[in-house]
Amino acid sequence: MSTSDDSYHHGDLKNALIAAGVKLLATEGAEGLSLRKLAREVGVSHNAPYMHFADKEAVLAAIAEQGFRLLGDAIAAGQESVREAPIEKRIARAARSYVTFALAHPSHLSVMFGNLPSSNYPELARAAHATFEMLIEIVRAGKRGDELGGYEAEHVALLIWTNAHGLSSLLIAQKIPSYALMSIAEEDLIDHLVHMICQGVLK
Amino acid sequence: MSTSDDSYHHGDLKNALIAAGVKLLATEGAEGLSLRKLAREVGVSHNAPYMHFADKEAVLAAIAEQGFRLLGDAIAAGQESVREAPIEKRIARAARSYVTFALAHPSHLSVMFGNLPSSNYPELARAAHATFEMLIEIVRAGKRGDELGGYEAEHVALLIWTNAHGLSSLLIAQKIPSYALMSIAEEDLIDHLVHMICQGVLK
DNA sequence: ACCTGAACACCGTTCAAGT
DNA sequence: ACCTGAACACCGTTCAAGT
Repeated sequence: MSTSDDSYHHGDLKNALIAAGVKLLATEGAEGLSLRKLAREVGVSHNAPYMHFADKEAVLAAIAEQGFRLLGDAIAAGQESVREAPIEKRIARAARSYVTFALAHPSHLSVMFGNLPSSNYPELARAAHATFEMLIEIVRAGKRGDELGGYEAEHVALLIWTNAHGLSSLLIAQKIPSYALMSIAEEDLIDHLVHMICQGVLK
Repeated sequence: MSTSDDSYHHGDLKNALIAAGVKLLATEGAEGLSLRKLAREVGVSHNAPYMHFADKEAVLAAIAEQGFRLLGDAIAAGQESVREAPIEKRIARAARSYVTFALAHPSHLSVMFGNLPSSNYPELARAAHATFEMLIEIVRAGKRGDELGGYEAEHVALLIWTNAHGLSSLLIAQKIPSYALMSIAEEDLIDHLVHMICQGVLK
């Protein structure tokens, strides 16, 4: 019987472990994620994971990779409703999708940007780059004429990325004092930052 | 004899543990930091730390707090050489000091912005806010007339912070594809971003 | 008050062994 | 090929005990 109960005994253990990891991150956070817990969760002995992964770090890399795919999906979904909007609106939506994803999955984000030597995990690097390339495409597609003020699309996209990612980190770590928010809701902060970037702080 | 060898037996163990933690972060990274290793390092039994800290998390909070003080010192030192420079130069220097500190102490940074519930550690929250306030002061002091384009100094400072922090995280995690750097050295990237912020991406 | 040693439950990883 | 059980060195934390 190839029921879903024991389907990982037929080659699905790898993905079952990744899925269990994503779930465990959401419920217990990054600290509580252990290989032994994952194995227990999918009903397998505590060293079965070593059949499919070199070590714990490799499992984390696979979970991080999955995170970049989910993040990419979230950004793409957000763009649906601003297809014909002006570039600032499209950029602002992409940045907002990023921050919303980060606030909804803080532990997953911390694994995605954690202490994994990216060079050892080419698939992870590729997934991260693919997310960045979505941002570049959004900037490039929205650019009509000289709207980017002479800047390269890659650099504008990087600027948006550093902002969305930095804001996400600071919000998750609760490092922004409440008086700096000045009655702006956390989810709306990113719109203000993107607007300042587009307008220019020094006029 | 109150030599430095056993000075922590007279009330200095707490600071000795923090110092050992900072050192261990630099040499072995955040993963390798264990309470038992810290105790061994300062020559004390593995549960002596519990005399001064509630648990491992509290030790990490103290190490993080120390990190914000060092970061503040680095930013202040960087400002010395741009005292009379125009505001963009002063802001760019502050952001560069931030990124330089981050790249020099990546593991310390990960503890500073790690999974510590800031609300449980008011001293840590205060240290983080003090760093942010330095940025606000730099923006406010450099502002002559309407140079900030009508934006609040708190918001401009937050924009600089999210950028410097986001770029630091992306660089440390090696998430920026090399083609996006376009032959710009890592340490110089922040200058480009700050310039774009000041000029405005959409003119 | 400050520190220690023994103990507990947990962890990542390895290895010999089973099918 | 895929999984298991026993074993090892490590960890955070607690507790009774020592000075």
